[in-house]
Order: sequence, then C-alpha cells, then structure tokens
Amino acid sequence: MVKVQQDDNTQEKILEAARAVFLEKGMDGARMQDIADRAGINKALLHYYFRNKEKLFETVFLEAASRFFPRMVNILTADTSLFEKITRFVHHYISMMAENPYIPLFVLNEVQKQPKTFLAKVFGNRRPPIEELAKQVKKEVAQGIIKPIDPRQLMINMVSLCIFPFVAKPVVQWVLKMDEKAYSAFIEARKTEVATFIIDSIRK
Amino acid sequence: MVKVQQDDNTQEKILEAARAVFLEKGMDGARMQDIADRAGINKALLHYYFRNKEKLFETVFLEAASRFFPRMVNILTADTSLFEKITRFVHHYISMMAENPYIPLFVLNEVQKQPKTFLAKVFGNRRPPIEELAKQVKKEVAQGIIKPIDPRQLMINMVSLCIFPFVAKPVVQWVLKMDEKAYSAFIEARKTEVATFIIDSIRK
DNA sequence: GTCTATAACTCGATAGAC
DNA sequence: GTCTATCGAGTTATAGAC
Repeated sequence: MVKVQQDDNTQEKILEAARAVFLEKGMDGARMQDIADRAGINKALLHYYFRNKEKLFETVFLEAASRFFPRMVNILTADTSLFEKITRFVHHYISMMAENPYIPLFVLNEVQKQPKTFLAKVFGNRRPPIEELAKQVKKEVAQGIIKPIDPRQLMINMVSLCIFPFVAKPVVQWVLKMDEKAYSAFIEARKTEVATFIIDSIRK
Repeated sequence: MVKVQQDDNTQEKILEAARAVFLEKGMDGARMQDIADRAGINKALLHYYFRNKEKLFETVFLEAASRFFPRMVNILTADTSLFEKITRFVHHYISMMAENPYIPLFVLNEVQKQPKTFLAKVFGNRRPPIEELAKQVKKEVAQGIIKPIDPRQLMINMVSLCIFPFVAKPVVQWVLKMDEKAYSAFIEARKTEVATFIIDSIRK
C-alpha cells in the first residue's frame, strides 16, 4: 500500500531529523520547527506522528542510549583471557562511538538532568555484567598474571579512555590543532594505543 | 557605605544562584525566574545587575571554564621528571574537579554548542603548554626511560582518566551502586590509582 | 496523511513607582 | 537599588479544511 509506505518514510524522515537536531542542541535547545524543517514537513505533522516533544525526544534518547551502553555481554563473559577481553572491548567500543561521535555527550548530559528517570528506563533492572569481569580480575591478580588493582577502577579507566575523546571532541581538536581528518586518524590509532596502554599498565 | 555593601552582597547572591542553576540546567534549560527565586530577589533586579541572560551566563561560564582549564603551566614546565609531573598533574586535577563535580559536563556541553565562540574566549591566543610536555616525553623515550608512545595520546589519556568519572558521575554511581560517600572515597582513591596506572603503563 | 491558521502559554525583558 | 505589573517575541500544541 502506498499510504503505509508513505507513513513509514515520513516517520523515518522525522526520526532522522529529530536525531540530528536533538543530538546537536539537546532537549531544551531543540525546536520542533527545526525538526519539521529538516524533515521537510510542518509542525502539525510532527505532532500527528509523535504526540508531543517529550515523546519524540524519548524515542531519540532511548535509541542513543542503547548505542552508548552497548550489550558487551558477549565480550565480557566470554571464555577468554582478561587481556583478550580488554582488547576486544576497547576496539569495539571506540569503533561504535566513532560512528556517532555526538552520542556520548548527548546521553551523559540528559542523564545528568534526570538521572533517576532515564537510568531506570535505559537499564531497567539489569545492569552491565561487571561482576563477571571483577571476578576474573581478582582471579588473575591471585594467579600473579596482573598487578593488584581495584576492578572498579580498572573498569572506569577502560571506559574513560574510550569515551572521553568524544565527549571533549571540540576541545581535543582545538588543543591539538586537528581537522576532521586528523581527528579520525587519531581516534583510529587509539583503538590499539588504548588497549596496549591498559594492558601494559596491569601486566606484571 | 551601606549601599555599596548591599550591592556587593546582591551581586554575589545572584552569581551564586546563577552558578547553581546554570550548572544544573545549562544555558537553554535555565530560567531567569529560577535564578531570581534562588537568589531571593525578582527578575527585574537580575536585569539591573546583568543586562540580559546571555551576559549572566557568560560570566558564569567563563568562571567555570577557568576552573576546568586550570593553569598547569607551573607543573608541566617545571624542572622535574616526567613521572613526577604526571603524579602532580593527576592529583591536582582530580582534586580541583572533586570540588566542583558538575563543572566538566557543563563546560564541555556548552563548548560543544558554540565551539568557536567559547574556545576563543576561554583560551584567547595561548593554548596549554603541550609542546613542553611532548618534548620531555620524546626525550625520555629516546633515553630509554619510558616506552615509545605518541605524546598526544598520553596527554589525552591523562586528562580522560582524571575527568571522565565526573562527566559520567550519575552513571558511575548507578552502575557501581555508590552513594555520595562511596563515590567520594572512590574519587579520592583515584588520585593515586590513576597516577600509578599511567606510570606503570609507560615505564620500561 | 498533510496542510494552514491560530490558540495557549512560557519566558526574557522593560516601564515606571517607590 | 528594589519592587510590581506588563509587554512582546517565540514555542508547543491544537482545530479544522482538504
């Protein structure tokens, strides 16, 4: 049916426009008019598809959050060495963020404004599988494979090194005098740089 | 003079309220009414002291930015070993952020919305003294004191490890199930954890 | 489904009294 | 310096025609 196809196209056009505008301006700074213009429609039609600004925002936010908190269960609970897990995690995470560099700051910012509302919605009851990784860290410490370290500190270090360069993208580019191309190369290099940086730190 | 004293008190009350509201809600989310209420005055008086919202915001932002980009010249250009510099930098930076945990996300968020405007205003012509540190890194690599590493990557690693836990504060607390006290202890521990993490990574 | 027109409301800013 | 009252621009949301 043509109508259904139209419907899908319009809805997708709206979502695409909404993603762009919300990610750039945030919930408060975004304007329904801007989203409508970008989607090539008018404001009334926006409200026809999404009852109000909040609903539209929530759709965009939850999608972004699911990318920001990716399901790394496969990697983190696999039957491999800690070093292997770290390498895979870092490569995977940096690659995902490189595809959507504005997601981290957007998500962290909106979470900060309404932590309880959004964290509950994003995670539900299940949190990241940190216990698994913590156990393995403790085990490899006991085995003398790695130096003693608080597993929580290690995890935060891993995530910090992956995400921060995106959260601070404009500052990084300014301070290191990088254009877009140089920045991309810098990020690409980090995939291996960060992995070895972490492993070199904890290896005995 | 009583009037002058009143003036100072009111201005400071306004700034204190403005800091709280802007840091929590950002430029777009902040309301002049909220700032007035918090300062115990009315909107008209706000506009008497600061012509408009933009001026008031700029005052708050520049103050916050100066804390976020602290003058570390003393530390980074001192005549000490690289390890000494790293240790001092990390301790100093984490301590500063711990005093104002909401500054990093606030500053990074507003910078992202108007990079050119704000970066120029914050830094003027002078950028952080990264060349000095880069030279020292290259020197100590050549001397065989530390492993080969891109100085830019090392610097971004240092800053990432210091700042990210504040940018992601609510998420960190949620995932690691920390109340305020546990979070503070975690951050306090990071001052030495991060320093040794970095040094262990690059030491030969 | 999509549009135009407009209602309803929020918010920054100003006028003017004290 | 500080207040009350209000204006006017900008925004979300709805009514109603096609």
